[in-house]
Formats: sequence, C-alpha cells, structure tokens
Amino acid sequence: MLQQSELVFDFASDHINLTGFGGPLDSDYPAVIVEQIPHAHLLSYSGLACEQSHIEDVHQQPFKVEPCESGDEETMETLVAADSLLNMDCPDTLSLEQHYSETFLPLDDGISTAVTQVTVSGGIVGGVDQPQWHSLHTKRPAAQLQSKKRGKKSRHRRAESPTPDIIVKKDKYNKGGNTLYLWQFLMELLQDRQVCPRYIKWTNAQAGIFKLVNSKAVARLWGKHKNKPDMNYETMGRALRYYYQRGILNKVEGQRLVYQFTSLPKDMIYITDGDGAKEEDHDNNSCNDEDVSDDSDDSTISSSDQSEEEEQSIPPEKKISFNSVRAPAPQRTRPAPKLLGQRDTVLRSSSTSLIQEQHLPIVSGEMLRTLHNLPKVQSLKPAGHASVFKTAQLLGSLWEQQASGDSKGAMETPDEKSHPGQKISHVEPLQLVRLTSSDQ
DNA sequence: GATGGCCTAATTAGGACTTCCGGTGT
DNA sequence: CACACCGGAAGTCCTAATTAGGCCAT
Repeated sequence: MLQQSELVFDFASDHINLTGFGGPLDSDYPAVIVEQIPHAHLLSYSGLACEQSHIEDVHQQPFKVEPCESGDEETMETLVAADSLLNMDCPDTLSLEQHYSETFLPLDDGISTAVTQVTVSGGIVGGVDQPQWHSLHTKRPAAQLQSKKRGKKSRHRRAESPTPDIIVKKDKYNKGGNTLYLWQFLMELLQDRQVCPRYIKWTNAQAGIFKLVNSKAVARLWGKHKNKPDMNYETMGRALRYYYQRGILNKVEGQRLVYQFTSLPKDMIYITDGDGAKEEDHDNNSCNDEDVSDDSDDSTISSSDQSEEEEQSIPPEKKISFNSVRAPAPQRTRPAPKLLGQRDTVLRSSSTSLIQEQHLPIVSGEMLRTLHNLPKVQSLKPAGHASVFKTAQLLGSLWEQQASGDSKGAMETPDEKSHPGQKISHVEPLQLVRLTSSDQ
C-alpha cells in the first residue's frame, strides 16, 4: 500500500527536456502551443464556454481568479455544466480537450479556482525522471514507415487499450481518431469540475478510488460520447467489469459504485470536494441532475459542430508518453490475465492518450491579443498569481513575436502544411502552465 | 518488357466495448 | 422490490495491419 507521501502526481512541464532549446524560456516559463484558431467557436466546444457571449466576456476579463461562492451561481453553473456536458459531442474528445485548454488557461473564473493539483513528492513509481512528453517531436524515419509497406511480416498485434502508465506512440493513421476509452473518459470526468464531484468524485484520489455519485448521469455521458443513446449504467458497468480482468480497474468491495484505478497518470488533476461545485452525494442517484441532464437536449448536437470538430482536430503526429503512479493494491483484487507490469509499453495513439498534446494550452490569436492588451492581466502580480503571471508574460511575448512577423519559420511545424487553416506555432520545450490554487 | 517502388483501396484481424442474460447480494 | 453487481456469450463498431492492384520510373 503506497502511502500518500510515496505518490508523485507530477506534471509534464516538470520533466521537460530542455536540451536544445536554450532560449529565454527556461524551466520557469511555460511553453505553449499557440494556435491561431480560425473561429471562436472552438471555445464553444467546451461546456465551460458554451456561449459566444461567454467568449466575449473572456476577452474582457480573461483572468478572473476570484472564486465563485454564490450558491445560486453554483447551481446555475452546474445546470449549464450538465447541460453542456450532455450536449457535448466529442467524437474526437475535443470537448474535453478544449476544457483542458481552458483549465490551463483559465477563461472561466470558476475553473481557475476549482482545480487543485495534488503534488506529493516522495517515492516515485514509474520512472518520473523520464520526460513525460517523450519524443514529442520525433519523427518516425520515413524509411521505417516505407519498409512496413513491403515485405511480408507477421501481423502485428494491435495495440491494446493503454493504461495510464503507457507510452503513447502516435502513428500516421489515427488522424481523425476519436477513441477515448472508458477509463480515460472516467479520468477525464474526474478532472472535470463540471461533473466532479457532482457526478463522479474521488473518494481516495491517492489510491485512485472514485465513486460514481450519479451513475446514471455518468452512463449517459458515456453513451453520449459513444453515440449510444441507450447506454445505461448496466451496460457501462459491464465494460467496467471487463476492466477488472484487464487490470485497469478494481472494484472496491462493500461500496457501491466505487471503483479503483489500478494506476494513475502522474499529471492528473484532482478536483477535491471543496473546489467549487457543491457535492451532492446522493448515492441513490436521486439528485436533480436527472432533470438537468435530460435527454431532451442530447440530440441537439449540430452537424456544424461536428464538422467543426473535425476541422479542428489536431494532427496527431507526435508520440507522447507519461508516467504514472501505480495505485496501491486494491481492496479487492482479482487475478489479471494481463498484469499491468506487462503493459507498461502498450502503445496507443495520442488521440487516445489521457493527457494529449491537444490538451496543451491552445491560445488563439485573439487570446494573445487579449492578454497582450489587457492592463488587468499585465497588472497581475507574480506573487499572487505566479502561474497566471508567467503565462501572461509568455503569451505576451509570443504575441509580440507573432505580431512582429515571425518570418523565420522557426515556430512553424510540419503540421501547418497539412492544416493551412491553422497557424500553429510550437514553442519548445513544451511546458504547461497549470493554474492551481496553490499558486495563489 | 521486366523489375521495383510508390500509392491507394479493399480486406482482414482484433481490441473495445455493447447488448443480453441469468443469477446473487444488499 | 429496486438496485448494484457479477460474468458468460454473442454481437457490433472501429481501427490498424496487411494485401492486391494500378501507376510510374528505371
């Protein structure tokens, strides 16, 4: 049983290999993937910024960090959140990814205060020293790709479902991949303040134990994601039970709706009960979320949104890896045909990785302009909002670089060719800024 | 014309569920 | 009685690997 002090929930930026960069962006500064998002509608993918008006508000007050404490507002927020979540169509998980982006760069005042990053140092499980964004920009040799075409080779086994301690290996085929495994989905929900802890919550984050507070709602969300309107907890539960065999999940004995991840990524975002959304721990699924998450709105996904999501899919040509923390032994263990230790090198596409490259902050030019111009942002005090301040500083500098006409092409990526509509600038090394309550 | 490389579409294998079911426990 | 939970069995869906065939250059 791992003790809390033995766990390390680390963040990708902490282990970025700075080799070869040598620029002003030292480890104190985040690297940001800057994308010129063609349309502001991308922000609307997230339930957090579900309305254009909200986006406009963001432009006006991008860094509100005051917590939302009003109960009424909380209720409204939850209503909106549930509604937007149930309206989320994330064939490529963009919704959640966008949410991630906004978590890193708080466009919503609620988020910036809600997310608590649990960082516990001590014994490391899973090789923390390894860069988490392993070979993010490495390319598979072309010859290697071509050689696979010809010559008879025994059929490769398809990569199995990755576990949190995976190494992601992106290949060229999964450009539009929308695979988000159930366990990933649950982890995403657990990092989503809109549903955590309202629908799903950690009961022991360090141990990876979580509870489906509203199993029906979670099942509906899953069904929504999988385009299975008939999804229910019974069906989802069957999928969860298959995870027992595969060593991904364990059931916590004696506690209904309580499961345990056998391993966790280091850079999980842990939303605690006190982080904002009032917990409604109705074990009997009796909360009013049923009304909120009524299916009546579920089918209102606009086709334009879907096409937009396709347009916004980020070319996944990178390989990502991140380490994980092995959760302590479950309270109930089952023999796993595939031991986790044997799965450490399971490959999966970046589109299915829990922390995806797309999760990196996506900063539109508009955001940069906002950041650059707003005195409020520039007046942020490093002591008070260290990460925010750093982010603002960096984004400001990035914007200046862009504005000055970055003709060197140093920030261009090959992705630009295939996605001419997206002005993508990658600043290396990749580092993330996460706004945490501890920064304040 | 023969050979080989490249490209693309079709086929295939297999993973990840999904659905259904009967049963047990709380 | 409702619900959670279990696991077997069969099915679907999706994706990646493989294969076949056409085109082109040498």
